Amino acid sequence: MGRTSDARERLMAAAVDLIWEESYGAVTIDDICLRADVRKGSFYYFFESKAVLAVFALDRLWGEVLKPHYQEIFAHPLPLVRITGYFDFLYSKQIELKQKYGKTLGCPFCSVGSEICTQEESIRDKVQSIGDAKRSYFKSAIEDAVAMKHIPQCNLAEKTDSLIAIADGLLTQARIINNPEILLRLPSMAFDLLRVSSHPYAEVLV
Amino acid sequence: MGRTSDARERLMAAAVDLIWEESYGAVTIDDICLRADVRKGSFYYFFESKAVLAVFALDRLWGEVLKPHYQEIFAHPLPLVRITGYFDFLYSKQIELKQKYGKTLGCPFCSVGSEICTQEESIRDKVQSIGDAKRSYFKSAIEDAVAMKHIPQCNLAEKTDSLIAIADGLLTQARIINNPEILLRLPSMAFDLLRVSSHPYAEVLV
DNA sequence: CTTATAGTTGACTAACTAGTAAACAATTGC
DNA sequence: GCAATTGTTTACTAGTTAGTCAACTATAAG
Repeated sequence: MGRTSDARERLMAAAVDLIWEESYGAVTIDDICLRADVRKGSFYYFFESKAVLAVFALDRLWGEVLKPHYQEIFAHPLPLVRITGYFDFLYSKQIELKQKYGKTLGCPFCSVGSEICTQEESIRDKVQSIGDAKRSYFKSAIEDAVAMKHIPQCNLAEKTDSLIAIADGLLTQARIINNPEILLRLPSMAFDLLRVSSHPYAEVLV
Repeated sequence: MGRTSDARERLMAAAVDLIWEESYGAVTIDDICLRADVRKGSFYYFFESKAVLAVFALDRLWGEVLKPHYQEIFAHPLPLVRITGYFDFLYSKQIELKQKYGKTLGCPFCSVGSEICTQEESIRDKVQSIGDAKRSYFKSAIEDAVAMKHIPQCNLAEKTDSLIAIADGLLTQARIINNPEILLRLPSMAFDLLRVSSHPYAEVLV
C-alpha cells in the first residue's frame, strides 16, 4: 500500500552507469539524479548518501546483472571451458561497452574498489565480498580440472588468485589504453598458469 | 634571478602523496595546498589545474623516484633475476607503504589511470607512456632470457603484457584487500607464464 | 644600491554540492 | 469515499570548491 515507484532502481542503474563510465569521485548526487530523472528529495528518501547508494548499486550489479552470467558460464561440464567461456564473456562484454559508450570500461568492481577502498570501508567490503564470490567460481573450476586430470596438481588458492589477477590486470590495462583486444590473450595466459598441455582443446575439450 | 622556492616541488610531492593514498577525485586543490603548505595563489602560479599538476607529479614520480630503481634492478646480468628482483622491490615497497600509511596503496599509475582515464586525456596519456616505459624493461628481460635459453621461445609482446598484467592485477587486489602478502605469489606466477623449468634458481641462477 | 624578475599572499567571487523540510500526490485496504 | 502509507517535489541553507587579482616580498645580476 502507498504510492509505487521504480525510482530506487533507476537511481541504482544510473549510479552504476555513471560511476562505471567516469569514476566514483567524478559523479555527484545531482548527476545521478539527473540521469535517473529523480529529484534530490527522492534520492534522500531512498539513500542516505552516495556511498550507501553505491553499495546497493554494486550489490545489484553483481547479483542481478553479472552473477546470472557466471552461473551459466560456470555450469559447463568441462572446467577449462568454463574458464575460456568466462574470458569470451569478458571480451564480448567489453566490446559491447565500447560500442555503447565509445570507451573500454574495464571491471567496475576493480575500478571503484581501487579508487575508494582507502576511504569508504563499506564499499571496500562490498567489492571484496563480490571478489570472493567470483573467486569461488574459479576455485571449483580449477579443482575440477585437477580432479579430471586436465591439469596437473597445483596450489589451489594460488592458482585461483592468479586467474583473478590476470583478468583484473588485463581489464585495467584495457580500460587505460581504451582497447579491449588485449583481453584475447587471457586464455593462453591462463593455460600457461594452469600448465595445461600444449593443445588442450584437441586433447581434452570438445 | 628573482625569488627562489621549492613550492613547486612541494606541491607535486603533496599531490602524489594524497592521490596515492586516497584518489584523484577525493583530493582537492585546497587539500594539496594545505599538505604542501602553499597558498592557493601560488598553486595557480605554477599549475593551471589539478589535472596539469597531476601530469607533472606522475612524471616526476616515475622519472625521479621509481625509474632509478628500475634502472638498478634491470641491470642484473641474469634476466630472470631482474624479474624476481623487481617483484621483491614491489613487495618491499608495499610493506614500507603499509607501515607508513597503515594501508597497502598499490600502484599509483594503475589506480589513477583506471580512475580518470575516461575523463582526463592528458593523465591517461601520461600513465600510458609510463606504462610503455615499464614494459620496455620487461620486454628486454624476456628477450634476453630467450636468447640465453633460460626460457623457451615465446611471443615477446604477449609475455610482456602478461607480466605487467599479473603485477598490476595483484597490486590492485593488494590495495583492495589491504594486504601486500599476495604479492609473494608473483615470482611463481611469472615463472609459469614464462615456462621456466621447475627449479630455475638451481639450474640457471646464482 | 637598484631594478627586473620570480614567487607569495589574502581576500574575493561565482558556482557547485550535500543535505533538509514542508507541502503535495498517488496508491491501496477498508 | 477516506485514511494511512509511500513516494515526490520545490525551494531552501550552509559549506565547499575552483579560480582570480592586486598588492606585496625576496632574490640575484649589474
